[in-house]
Amino acid sequence: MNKTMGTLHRAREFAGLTGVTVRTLHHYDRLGLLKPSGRTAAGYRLYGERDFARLQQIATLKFIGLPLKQIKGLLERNTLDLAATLRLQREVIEGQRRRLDMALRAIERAERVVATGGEPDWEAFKKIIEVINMQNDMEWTDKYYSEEAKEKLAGMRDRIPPEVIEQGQRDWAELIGEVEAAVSAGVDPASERAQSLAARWSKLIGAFTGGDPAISEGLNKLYADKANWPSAFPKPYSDEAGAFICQAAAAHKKG
Amino acid sequence: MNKTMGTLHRAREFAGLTGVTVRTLHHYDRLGLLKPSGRTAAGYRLYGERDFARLQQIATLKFIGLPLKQIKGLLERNTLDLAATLRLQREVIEGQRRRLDMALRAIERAERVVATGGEPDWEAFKKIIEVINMQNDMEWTDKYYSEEAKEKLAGMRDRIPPEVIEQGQRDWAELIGEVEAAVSAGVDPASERAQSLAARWSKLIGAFTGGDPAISEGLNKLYADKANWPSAFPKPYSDEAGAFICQAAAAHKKG
DNA sequence: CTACAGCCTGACGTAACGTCAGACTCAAGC
DNA sequence: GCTTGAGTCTGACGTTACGTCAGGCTGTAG
Repeated sequence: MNKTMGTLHRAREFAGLTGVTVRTLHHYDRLGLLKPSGRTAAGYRLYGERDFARLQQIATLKFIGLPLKQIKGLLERNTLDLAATLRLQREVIEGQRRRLDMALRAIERAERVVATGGEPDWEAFKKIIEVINMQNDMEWTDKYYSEEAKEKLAGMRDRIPPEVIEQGQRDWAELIGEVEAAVSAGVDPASERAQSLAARWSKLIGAFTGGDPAISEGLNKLYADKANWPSAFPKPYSDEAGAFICQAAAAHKKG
Repeated sequence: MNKTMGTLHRAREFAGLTGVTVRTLHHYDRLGLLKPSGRTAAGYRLYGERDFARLQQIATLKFIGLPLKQIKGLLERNTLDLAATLRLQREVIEGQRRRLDMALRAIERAERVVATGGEPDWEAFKKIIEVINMQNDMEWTDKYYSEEAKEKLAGMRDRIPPEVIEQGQRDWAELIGEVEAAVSAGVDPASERAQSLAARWSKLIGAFTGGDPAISEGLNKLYADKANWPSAFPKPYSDEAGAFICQAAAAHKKG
């Protein structure tokens, strides 16, 4: 009658296979976040492969800093398939890795300064702490997007869960920050550094339109309206940054 | 009278400079973990550069998963200078990055399997979750090192704080795991992969002897006694793995 | 002189489990 | 057939690292 085929595992066993604790499984069960596929007559939890896939998704979403409560709602409304989960995981981990690379560069800068006996570079140190803390900010969107703008995204809301969108916004914030820095540093749009930024830019767009023309259209509509946004409303990136990326992309095509 | 020179900052300001919250500063103050260099007559906290350096160290040690309580004791007994802090930070972050790289490889493996419609690869998935959780294990040493072995390390205890040693043990565990895997996979000791492992091996040794001959001697003493360890006592790595690294190092010298 | 932003000290709240306690299950051994 | 030990269950309270008020000073800009 039931579709739960394949081997079923008891709590301890499943925990060992997935690298979490039994208590965590209990916890997720009570929260309704991960209910085991079955139970024995005696009430022992039995976990199957479907539970395994779900645990993967939970781990990923937890990694990007979402609280379990939100993860629950998210997975209720929107079950990702395995391929999408893996894509999301790669996205997230690559972002994390870039953050660590930035921290390493900041540390190296700081080390050079220390080695030459110079003054402490507060900016570099701050960057290190920021990366090291790496707490779930998530306030980026709340801060920068008013209700007004959120309404415009409503059309997309039905397709992509908002939490994932917000995570994307954080990725954007990070990338935009680097681009703005490159612009004010006078980096050549044809340079390798600029090319790398442009590549990430288009990749992020691709990740969030996901090949879906409807979403792509929604994005275009939103950004086409950029000129009409209230002036008090902070723009996500400067016109210079936008121009920079366009030039970099153009240079790429030429080269 | 006092040595606290340079600019002093009030809580909010200092928090902004370092990327933490005011509440965090209060918290650390109450714990005695980071007492501000001074106070105004009205009781306002004033933070200077010394506090900044200390906050750096706290952030680093927190990053490797130590609870604040242990960090406190650690910093009381053993204040690292800025250069050492930075070296430790780089060590730690590089380790983290390697872990992310492993996760990426695992994800790519999983993606290939999924793309070809194969069976889910439990091992790859487990690795992903492990890396993603990345919780403070720290039980590695407790599990693998009996009191007997710990006594032998007593001579080193006076020089390097035990928490840092334990973190090193975790790094070792990670590296050893990879070496053992390479051995059982029949990897050629002269291959690039083996060379990379050998390089990390010697680097880890360097990091923990730190150029200090006394520590180096302590290590030698401990491992020279490896043959005499009780047989029930699990060895940190197999003789095959040790031989593998020796061969790889030898191949490196020849090449 | 009065706002009002910023600081203080408790004190309670929270997230994601850890850690018992007390009772049940079950395959193995005597 | 009974015990034993490893594993499981459900509460329920503990813990870490803060978040979030509440109630009350401070200090400076208008």
